[in-house]
Amino acid sequence: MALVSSKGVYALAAMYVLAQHAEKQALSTEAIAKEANIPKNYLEQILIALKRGGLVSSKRGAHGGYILARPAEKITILQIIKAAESTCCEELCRTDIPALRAFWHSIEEAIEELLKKPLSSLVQKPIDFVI
Amino acid sequence: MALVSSKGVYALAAMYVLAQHAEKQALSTEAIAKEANIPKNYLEQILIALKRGGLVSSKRGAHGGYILARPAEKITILQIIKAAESTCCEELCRTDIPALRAFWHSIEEAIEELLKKPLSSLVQKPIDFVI
DNA sequence: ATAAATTCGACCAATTTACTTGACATTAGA
DNA sequence: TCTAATGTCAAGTAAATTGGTCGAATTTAT
Repeated sequence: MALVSSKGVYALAAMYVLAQHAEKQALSTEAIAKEANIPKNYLEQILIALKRGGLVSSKRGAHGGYILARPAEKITILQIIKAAESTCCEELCRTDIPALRAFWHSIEEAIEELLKKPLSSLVQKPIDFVI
Repeated sequence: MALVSSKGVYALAAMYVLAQHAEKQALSTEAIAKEANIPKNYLEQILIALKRGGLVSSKRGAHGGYILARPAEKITILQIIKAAESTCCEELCRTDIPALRAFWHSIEEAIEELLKKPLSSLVQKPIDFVI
């Protein structure tokens, strides 16, 4: 009864780290791996998937790494999970009973709705003004 | 990115069939399997899990079978899935980033809330009075 | 040039999933 | 009492998925 595998969880963690970093400078796989506590070689695969999904862009070579492809406000958690998970959004309903197909479909939709929050909503905003 | 495995889906289908039958007479594994289109020997295991969860009761021997342990109104879909799935309600959050732990936890709770509907809400009520 | 870094593809072990098989226990009815 | 119908239980298994590792190629800053 898992909603996401480690890939999705790791992907969100990586994107979270990138969003917090939020500098012009790219962050290396190693730096992300260290900060999010993810096996580096595994994270590599996940970042490539996120790149294919258009969520991050990369810079190769020395001082290369990854940055968000667009502001965290314009990236949803659902997009991240969909990009990372291999078997994405498979059909829950392996039944031919109409009432159950309808039920599972409604559950799927409700969950997707839950995950449509922007990445930025997770990131702790720095407090700009302290009175 | 699956929420439930076939076990959960099959379990709900089986319970749905039992709820529709809703007679005093027990329904055999074979009859349920045929109606819900589930491999009989596999369904057997699922029914035992549901029995262990206290959701159905069984009668052995000739003309034996299964019946709901209590009215469909008093059985939730969440209970059915929890009883059927082996790795039930595992933790989503394999991360040590507090913001993400909180997020995954909130998702878990929201999904459980979605699944707390009674089994009876799926069953097509017979129309008692047709004018 | 060379060192740092991504990219890509192949490979692998452990686990889970979705079943099947077979032996046994129980019960109704002839 | 016999037998057919049925639930119970424990193994076994093939395929898919998960969660990685490894190594070589490629790109780029310095």
